[in-house]
Amino acid sequence: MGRRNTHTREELREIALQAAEELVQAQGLSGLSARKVVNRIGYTVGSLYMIFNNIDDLIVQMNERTLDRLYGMLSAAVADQPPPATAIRALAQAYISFALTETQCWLAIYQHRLPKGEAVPDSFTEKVTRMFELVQQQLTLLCPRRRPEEVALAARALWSGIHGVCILGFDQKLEAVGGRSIQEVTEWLLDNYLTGFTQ
Amino acid sequence: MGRRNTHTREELREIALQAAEELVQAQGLSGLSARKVVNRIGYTVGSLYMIFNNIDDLIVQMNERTLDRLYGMLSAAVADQPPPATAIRALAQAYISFALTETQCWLAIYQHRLPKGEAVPDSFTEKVTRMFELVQQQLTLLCPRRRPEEVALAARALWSGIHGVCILGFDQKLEAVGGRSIQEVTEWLLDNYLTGFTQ
DNA sequence: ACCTGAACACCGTTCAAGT
DNA sequence: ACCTGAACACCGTTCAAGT
Repeated sequence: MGRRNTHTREELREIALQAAEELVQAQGLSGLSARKVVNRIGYTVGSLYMIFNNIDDLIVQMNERTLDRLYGMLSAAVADQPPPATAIRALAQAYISFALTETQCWLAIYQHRLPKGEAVPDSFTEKVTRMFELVQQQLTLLCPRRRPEEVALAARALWSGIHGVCILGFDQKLEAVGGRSIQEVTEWLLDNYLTGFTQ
Repeated sequence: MGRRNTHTREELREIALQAAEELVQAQGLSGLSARKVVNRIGYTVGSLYMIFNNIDDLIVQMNERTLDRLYGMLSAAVADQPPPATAIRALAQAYISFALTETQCWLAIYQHRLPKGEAVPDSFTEKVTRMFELVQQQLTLLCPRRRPEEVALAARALWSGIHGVCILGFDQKLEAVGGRSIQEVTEWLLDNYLTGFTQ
């Protein structure tokens, strides 16, 4: 056995991450395993450790790809430079829309937890920051005279709020009594928050 | 072997759930396993299935106990019937305070996902609803003339927002750049949202 | 009736051995 | 250098066998 060389390291990484995404989208993060991934791409389990340090490393890299796709959606939503109040709503709706279409991959970002003491790589943090700045930019345009720290705080509160609506909206355990859609709840949160903020 | 009868069924359930909570608080939900639980209480793994249908059942029952403690904290925070605007802030701070002191048990409520197709028992849903109504009550007092559906929507948006701040605040992966505390971000969200809502 | 412990099908990870 | 597959220490779950 050994030595097939049908794929380069980079190709192997690519097809492994693709297989992982398919598994997660079909069965959720808990349906992912090293053995299932290699089974899907025609390798044996040992070969996965040529490419990834461990299964957490694979998941983090998969999540970074999800963040890339999410960032693409968000930046496309404000590419035509609408007025900031419109842009903020467009960002929120794009976030929801991504969560609705790529639910399991989106959930995996928040479900996955590194072992205690381990931190996510810098590349991951940068992708989060980049996404966050998209919101901050629009809030700065909306209120150009506010202090940057205030805008940063406002962006964090707002984005956390939208995320909270999404995450609870998808959690059937916590599905509130009234059957309002995630979009409606988000619109409501945004309207009241922005009214308060811009006042 | 067999037949020790040192504990009643109910006692066994109690010490198993206690052991589970200790394990989760020490090592997080992923540090929980059936074998670790029984090891801690001096039984063997098979005996766990006399009491619980499976490990998910055990986790759901553990989470219900966490919801009970959380409800206790929240209702205590508004027991002296402060004015509604104060009460809402007190509820938010009590939620944060619970998340800060019982972080791992609180997180377990949201981390745990039943296998596809399975639903949480009614007793669980009731505990969530009961907690939710605490917020709704205060919003009703704050705006007695609004329609009930509007208040329900407002409560859901608000509570989702507060939860979002908490959950992202604890996720070091997404820890925003500016080092604001969860309390500060929540206060900010609340202030702006309530300003918009009561206007 | 209660409880054990072996058995089964999984898991992540390592590593000697093969090409 | 690349890849395998057995090995190890874990998992959840079942169930015949013991008291």
